[in-house]
Amino acid sequence: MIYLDLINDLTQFGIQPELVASGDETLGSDLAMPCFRLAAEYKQSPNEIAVDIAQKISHEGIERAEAINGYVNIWLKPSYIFKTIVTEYPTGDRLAATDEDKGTVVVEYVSQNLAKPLSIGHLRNALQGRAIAKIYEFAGWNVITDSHIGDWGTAFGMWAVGFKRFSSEQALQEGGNEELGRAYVAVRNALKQEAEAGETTLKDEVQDWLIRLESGDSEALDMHSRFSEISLNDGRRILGRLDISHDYELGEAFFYKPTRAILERIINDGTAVEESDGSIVVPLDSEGIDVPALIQKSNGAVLYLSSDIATLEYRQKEWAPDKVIYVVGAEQQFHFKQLFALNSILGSTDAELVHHWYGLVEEQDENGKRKKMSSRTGAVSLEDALNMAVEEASKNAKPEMTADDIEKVAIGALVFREFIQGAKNNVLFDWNDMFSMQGMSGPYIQYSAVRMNSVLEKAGGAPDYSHTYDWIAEKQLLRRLASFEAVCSAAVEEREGCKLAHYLYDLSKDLNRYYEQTHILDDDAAVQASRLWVIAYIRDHMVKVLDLLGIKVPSSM
RNA sequence: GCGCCGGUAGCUCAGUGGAUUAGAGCAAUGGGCUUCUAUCCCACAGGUCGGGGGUUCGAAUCCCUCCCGGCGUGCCA
Repeated sequence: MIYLDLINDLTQFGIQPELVASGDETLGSDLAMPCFRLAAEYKQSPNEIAVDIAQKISHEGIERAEAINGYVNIWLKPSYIFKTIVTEYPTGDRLAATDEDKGTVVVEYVSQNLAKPLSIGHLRNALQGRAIAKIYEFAGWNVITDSHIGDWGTAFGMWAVGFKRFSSEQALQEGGNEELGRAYVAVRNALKQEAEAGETTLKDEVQDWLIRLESGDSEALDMHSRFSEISLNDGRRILGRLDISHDYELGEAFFYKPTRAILERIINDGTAVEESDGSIVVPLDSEGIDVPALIQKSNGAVLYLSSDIATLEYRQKEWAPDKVIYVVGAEQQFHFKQLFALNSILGSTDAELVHHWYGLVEEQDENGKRKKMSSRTGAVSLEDALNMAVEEASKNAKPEMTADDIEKVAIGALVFREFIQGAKNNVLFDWNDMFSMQGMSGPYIQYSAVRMNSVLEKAGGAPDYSHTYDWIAEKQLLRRLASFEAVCSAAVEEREGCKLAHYLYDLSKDLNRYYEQTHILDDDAAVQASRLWVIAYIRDHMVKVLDLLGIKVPSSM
C-alpha cells in the first residue's frame, strides 16, 4: 500500500484518507480526507472538523494541508512521493514482486472454428483473452492458456461436403487454408438456398459425413486431420503476428471419446434423460433454470455443451485449476449459465467458473443505425485487417522505421483501440477509429516511449538520481505512478484491460507535457541524472504495462 | 414474457463501493517546430449524465418506476 506510513498517521483522526490520483495540480490536492462522516460523531460541521484536522496534521511528507468544503486537502512534498515510489516499487512492478502464489487459472480464448478462417470478429476475443492471461500472471497466478478448437461437429461435415462438392485436391494444394474457407462459405450458401427451397439433400450429406467421422471412417478421419492441420497452422501464423500463442490447443476432436463416455455414464446413472424425440437432456430445474441442458442431439450427435463437460473433467484431472475463465462473447451467456449449472450437478470440477464475456461487434448500416456485424457483409479476415493496419501505419512512418517497427505501430493501434472502452460494451466497427494513431491511441503511447528512449540514448551513461533533487517538475509524473497500484488491482478484479489502457494514456499525456515543459538534458549533472533516472524508470514501467495488453514499443517512429 | 448489457458533449467512449467545479479522444476554432523526435503541446468551445419519483446535508453513481436500443431464451458455436 502506497503512502502507508502517512495514512497510518492520519487514521488517528478516525477516517481513511482517500487517495486522489490525478486532476489539476494547482487545484487538486494529492490526498483528500472527506470529513462528512465525522460530522455526526463530533457534532460539528464537516468544515469545522476539516479546519481542525488541517491545523493539527503534521507529517514529514506533507507540504501543506487546507480545509476546503468539508475536506482536508493535503499536498505532498514531491520528494516524499518520489521516496515512496522508489522504496516500495524499485523495479516499477507493483503486483508481481509482492504477490504470493494465487493458484492456477485456465484461460480459454480464441477457440476458433477451424472450418472458418480467423476473422475480424476474433480480434476482440483474442485481445481480451490474452490481456486476461497476462494480467492474471502479473497478479501472481499460474496461468494455463487453452484454445478450445472447434474441429468437430457440423463444421466438419460442412468442410467435407465443401471439399467434395466445391473444391478439389489440386485447389487445396494451391490454395491451402484460403481454399478451405472458400469451400466452407460455398457450402454455407448452398445450404441456405437449399433450406429456402425446402430441400435437405446437402444437409443430410453434412450429417452423414459427421456420422462417418464419429464412427471412425478412414476417409473422414484422413480429411479431418489434413484439414485441421492446414487450418490450425494458418491460425497460428496469423495469431503469431499479434504475438498470441497458447499452451494447449485441445479441441473438440480431442474430447470426442471422453464426451461419449460421460454421456454413457450419466445416461446410465439417470442424471440425463431421453426426450420423446430421442435427444438427451439434463434437467436444470434444481439449479433454477427451466430450460434443460441439451447434451445430445436427436440424431445422436454430441454438442458443444457435452464436450465442455468433458473438457472440464480433463482440466480437473490434469491441472486441478482454482479458476477457469472462458473468454467468449456476450451472446453465449445462457450457454455458460447452463454449463455452470450442469457442473454443479455433475461435479466435474471444483474450480470457480467464470464467463468473461465481451460485447458484440457492430457496424453501421446505410442509415447510420448500429447493427450486429454479420459475417456476410463484414467478412473481413483477421489477416486482411492486420495488413490494412500496416498499410495505414506506413502512411505516417518515418524513413528510418523498419518493417518490424511499422508492424508494431499498426498492431499497437489495433490492440489499444480494443481497450479504450470496457469489455462489456458493444463496439462499433469503424476503420477510421480502428487505426487511429492520434490522441488516445496506441501509437500515442508508443511515441512517448520512443521519445524517452531517444533522450536516454542521446544522454548516454547510467542514469542515477540525486538525493538532493527536488522533483518539483516531475511531481505529476510521480503522482501518476503512485496511482498504478490501485488501477492495476481494479484491472485484475474487474478483468478490465481498459483500466490499464486509460492509465497508460494518462501517464503518456503527463510524460508528453513534461517533455514539452522541462528540458531533461540539463547543464547541472545532478539534475540531469535525476531526470534521466525517472525517465528510464517510467519507460521500463510503460513497457511492462503495455506488454500486459500486448503492445510493443518500436525502436523508432 | 423472462434474463443479461447499454443510453453521459455533434460522434466514439471513460467515470457508477455517493463527496470539492462531470472528464478524454475525434470533429470544429485559434496558437506553438534554428533548443532532448510536432504520431506532440497549449488555448477556446461544447453536457436537462434517457424521463420521472425516492433516500441523503450531498446522486451520473444507491432504490423504485417508465421509455428507447441491443443480445439471449435446447438440436450452431
